[in-house]
Amino acid sequence: MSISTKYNPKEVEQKWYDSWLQHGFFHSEPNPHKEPYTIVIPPPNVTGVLHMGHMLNNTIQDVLIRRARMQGKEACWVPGTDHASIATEAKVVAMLKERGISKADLTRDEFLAYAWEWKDKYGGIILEQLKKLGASCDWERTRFTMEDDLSEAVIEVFVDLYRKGNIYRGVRMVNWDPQGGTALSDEEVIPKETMAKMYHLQYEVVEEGASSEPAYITVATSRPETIMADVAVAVNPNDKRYKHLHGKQVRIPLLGRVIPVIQDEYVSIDFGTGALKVTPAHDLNDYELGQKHKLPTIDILNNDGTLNEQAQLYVGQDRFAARRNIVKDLEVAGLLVKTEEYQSVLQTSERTGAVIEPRLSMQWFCKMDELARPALDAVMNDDIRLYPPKFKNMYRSWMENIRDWCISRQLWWGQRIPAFYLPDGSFVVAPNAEEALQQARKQSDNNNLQASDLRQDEDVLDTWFSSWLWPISVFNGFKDPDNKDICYYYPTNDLVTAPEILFFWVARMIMAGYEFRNEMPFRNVYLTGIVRDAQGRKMSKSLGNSPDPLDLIEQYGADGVRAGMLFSSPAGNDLLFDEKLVEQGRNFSNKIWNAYRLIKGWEVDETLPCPNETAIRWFESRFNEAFAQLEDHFSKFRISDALLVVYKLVWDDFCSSYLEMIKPAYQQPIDRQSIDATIGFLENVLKVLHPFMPFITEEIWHDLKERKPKEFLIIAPWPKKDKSDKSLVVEMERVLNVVGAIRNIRNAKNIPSNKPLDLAVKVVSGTVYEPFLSIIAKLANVGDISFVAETQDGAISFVEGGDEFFIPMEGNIDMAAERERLTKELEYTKGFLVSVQKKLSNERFVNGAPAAVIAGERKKQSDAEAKIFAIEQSLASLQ
RNA sequence: GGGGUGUUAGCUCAGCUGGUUCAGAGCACCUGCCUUACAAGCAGGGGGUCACUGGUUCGAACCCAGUACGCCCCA
Repeated sequence: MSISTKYNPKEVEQKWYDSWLQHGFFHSEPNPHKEPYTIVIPPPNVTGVLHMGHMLNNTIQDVLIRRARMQGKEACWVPGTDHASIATEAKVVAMLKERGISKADLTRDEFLAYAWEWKDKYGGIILEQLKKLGASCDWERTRFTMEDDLSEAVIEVFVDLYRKGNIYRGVRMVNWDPQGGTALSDEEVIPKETMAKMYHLQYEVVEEGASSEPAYITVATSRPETIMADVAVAVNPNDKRYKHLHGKQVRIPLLGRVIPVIQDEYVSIDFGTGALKVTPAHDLNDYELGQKHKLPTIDILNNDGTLNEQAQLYVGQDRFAARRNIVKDLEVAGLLVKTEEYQSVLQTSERTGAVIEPRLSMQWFCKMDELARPALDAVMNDDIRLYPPKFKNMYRSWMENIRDWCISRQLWWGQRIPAFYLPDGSFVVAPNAEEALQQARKQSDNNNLQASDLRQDEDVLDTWFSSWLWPISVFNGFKDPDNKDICYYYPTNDLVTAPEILFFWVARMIMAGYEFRNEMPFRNVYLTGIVRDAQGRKMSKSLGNSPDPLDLIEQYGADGVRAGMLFSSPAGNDLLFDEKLVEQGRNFSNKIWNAYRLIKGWEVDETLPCPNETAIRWFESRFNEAFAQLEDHFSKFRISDALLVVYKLVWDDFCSSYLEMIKPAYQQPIDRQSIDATIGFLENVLKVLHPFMPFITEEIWHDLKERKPKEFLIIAPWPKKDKSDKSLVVEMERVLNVVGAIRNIRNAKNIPSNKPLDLAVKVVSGTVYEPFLSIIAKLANVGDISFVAETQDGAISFVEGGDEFFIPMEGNIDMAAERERLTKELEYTKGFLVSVQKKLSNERFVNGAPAAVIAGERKKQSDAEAKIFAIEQSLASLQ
């Protein structure tokens, strides 16, 4: 035989992927005779490259879609990417820099031309990488959130929501990057642990009458340069130290402006000095405090992080320079009581590294309360199911406390907000400039208004404002709401994504589904865990602890990597990735490969009778049993468990047991019935393996026999549930235990495996061993098997299922050791019997427990009694 | 600070309705094997006070309460 003993994935993966593509197996069209099964991919960032999280996520989607396809459903997996405003702009800016061009020198249109150039050249690499993994996406349906149809949908939705009163402009605290000159979303902000200084400043209390000695209150702050923006000092109403200050006023140091002392339970008594300066324009918590107490806001910062005229002092200085200077001046004025170091978290920009400035600015918002209601209900009443369900609670708490969604971004790459400002500062919202002009003329009552008088909002919409429409927009559900695709594929079936974006994306898709199509976007949401390294650290570029997925595929094969990822990834739990898992996956590929080599190598002798009927009947039952478990796991999205069932079926039952049972002696032929049955079993095994390991299974499928032109495993029918002979499975389990016991004795006594042993059986249980004798003989290398009525002398014995087994030892038995072993087992069994008897003599147990449980206990009792009797006899024979 | 969730073998985790197989799996580990499909393998083996303390129950890894520690989300 010339086939390699090692499976070589490189030779087969590209071949089969190309072949599947050529045959159009990934492509789907609405088919009224078939049930649709649809997944939309969580669109990766167009600038992205494949990382371990994508691998896990997309492997799971591929497993689901491949199984559905084999089940005969019209399986459609829609791929695509999102335009990722911020990340892409950063890439484009970097590209321009290399060419010596600055973004500031370009018009918006020029910049966008470069952005498209970048996207066409480098964008979407990740989709090509997914092909290496074996992802069976319908590539003809690939979408991109910035393409025309999807952009139109975004604008249409914006206008629609605006007209319904769900979109408004307002001032809000945003993460401002003074260096980048834009607001950032929370996800683009990186917290960094740093040592910061806490400054204790004295605010003079304003006394009514003329008092000789001024009183002070000490306020702790890490940002002394913001005192010019203070509008109050807050204390906890329960703080006894400050009771006398309630209703009083204090003076800001250096500046002298008078501000009130307010009371709020928000202030923690033991942090700092228990007195908090309130600066609504420059701190989110202070902002909320300010809103609550109806305080004004004073913004002392410019876009670039320098102080403006509002500050009155240090105007024009950078915030950090101003901090240094004011600390000096406070010290000189004797108002700085002390400075202490403390550990704090500094928010920095992912893009520029600059320290983020919480800052009030005018932004566009989408109202959430009405949109959220149906989306909350759908999940709470299980119309949409989350796997694992523990995320329901998290989902609820978020949806019940939802805040309005800031949807504007100060960027160019994205859908530009369709708001048009009139010369008088008012604005209209319209899908295009022409309609905007019509509306503007009406609104201003000025028919002379020209298009050139209108100025479109400079900002673009948050990328999520595109992604939340994804399950609808990929099927053109906005442009053409009754088209064949959307009617057939929507609602989609399963969504597979990471819990981190449960709110940003999943919840919003659900809202959009109900708002724009009156229907859920998907029925099930499978939430994967985060891929971490073996030490539990999140994989990141800066730590350098993430392996390159393509290297792994190169090294272990796509099938090995897929299996490895799934071995340890229960839904919703983080996956501690270890290359060992992938190695295990590769080893599994090899095991399958070698089982195939064995079968492939057999010569058939048509004249031979079949000696393997029991083995064949057993494996058939065993397969059906495992298949039922597999289906059960799939129905509950236990993908990892599903793989493990198949893994054990293949490795333990098929390879270690079944093939060993039927394997002819070396270079002997096999009979027709056995080979046919075995090939049938292998085909079934390949089918259930295929979703997990598509390449090797397709390869063996085709190598195994001549196939018709369209007879591919990828579209072969998924097995059907079938009966299994439960008692046969149980009996075989007992037989395999006997085999194990004999092997154990062989090992313990150092008897070489090629030396046949004899076996005597004293049947007590009534079990009929005859059909299994040849199996025992083969697997345990037993020569002569005899049935006896009496306990055998001069033999090593063991008990299985109440029956006694003896292996004659021709007198060289260590009597003492045997006695010790048997005595130990006897004692254990007696102890076990006592506990069972105790239970059975407890009246309340006998009255209270279900009949089946009691019957079980009685069986335990009689089994134990039989075993004790047998061991005692053996012991007696050793005297 | 609020909410969620977890703690089972050296590691990662199952254990689904409290009761057949209740203490499991995979990996790792130990012993012996290059036995003609596979050393990326074969055969066998050891290993756990189910975090702790109480309670409910005939019966608890499982239900309840508290404690300790961990993680996640929100602020």
